[in-house]
Amino acid sequence: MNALFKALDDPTRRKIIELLREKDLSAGEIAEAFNISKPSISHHLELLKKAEVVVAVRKGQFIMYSLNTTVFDELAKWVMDLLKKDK
Amino acid sequence: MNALFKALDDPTRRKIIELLREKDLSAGEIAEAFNISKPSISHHLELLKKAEVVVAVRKGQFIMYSLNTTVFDELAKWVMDLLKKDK
DNA sequence: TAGGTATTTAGACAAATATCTAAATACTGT
DNA sequence: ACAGTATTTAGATATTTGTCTAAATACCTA
Repeated sequence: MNALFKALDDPTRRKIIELLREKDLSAGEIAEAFNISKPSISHHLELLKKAEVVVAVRKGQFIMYSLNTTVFDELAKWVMDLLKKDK
Repeated sequence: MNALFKALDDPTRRKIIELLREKDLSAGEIAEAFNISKPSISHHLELLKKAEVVVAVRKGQFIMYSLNTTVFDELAKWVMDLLKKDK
């Protein structure tokens, strides 16, 4: 969970997540959505990967990124537990 | 949401949240749960307050902290939207 | 109002983070 | 095997963050 919360604590990474919610994208396509250098985006993708928020698969010349929503199930559970009225 | 994600990106602050889930506590009581100086805890509480995760009310000599779960509703919504299958 | 307890503010410092440019790696097609 | 495209790795730098100690503020009680 630590890595997940770290991954979510950045507007760029949250925007990447929202982009990937629409459809899978290559690293280059993701980078085009930002005014940030490709290496920086690559770094953000690395953190998202470490947190298991995204999965990277090479497709020939490209590396395609997609969301792994599994990890959000855990987050949803964490939040729901907090919201439960009875201790 | 930015402040909320920042607030959640720290193990100490997440533990504070879980302590406050059990019952309201004074700043001192919270500090006792950690091997961290009181000023540091005070700083964490400040961030949690900024994120509207906690509410502070002075009760005489003490300042009592309690959770404001409202902000987690928003987070739950954010997570649920991500998990929605369609689009 | 003086002394004690609770908490925060101020200021310093080390570690972590986001960003950049330059270079390295991996693949494609001729 | 070479030239081009896609992406990451390396190394540097400025900013942010978590922590500390010392001092300030706020309240209580005698």
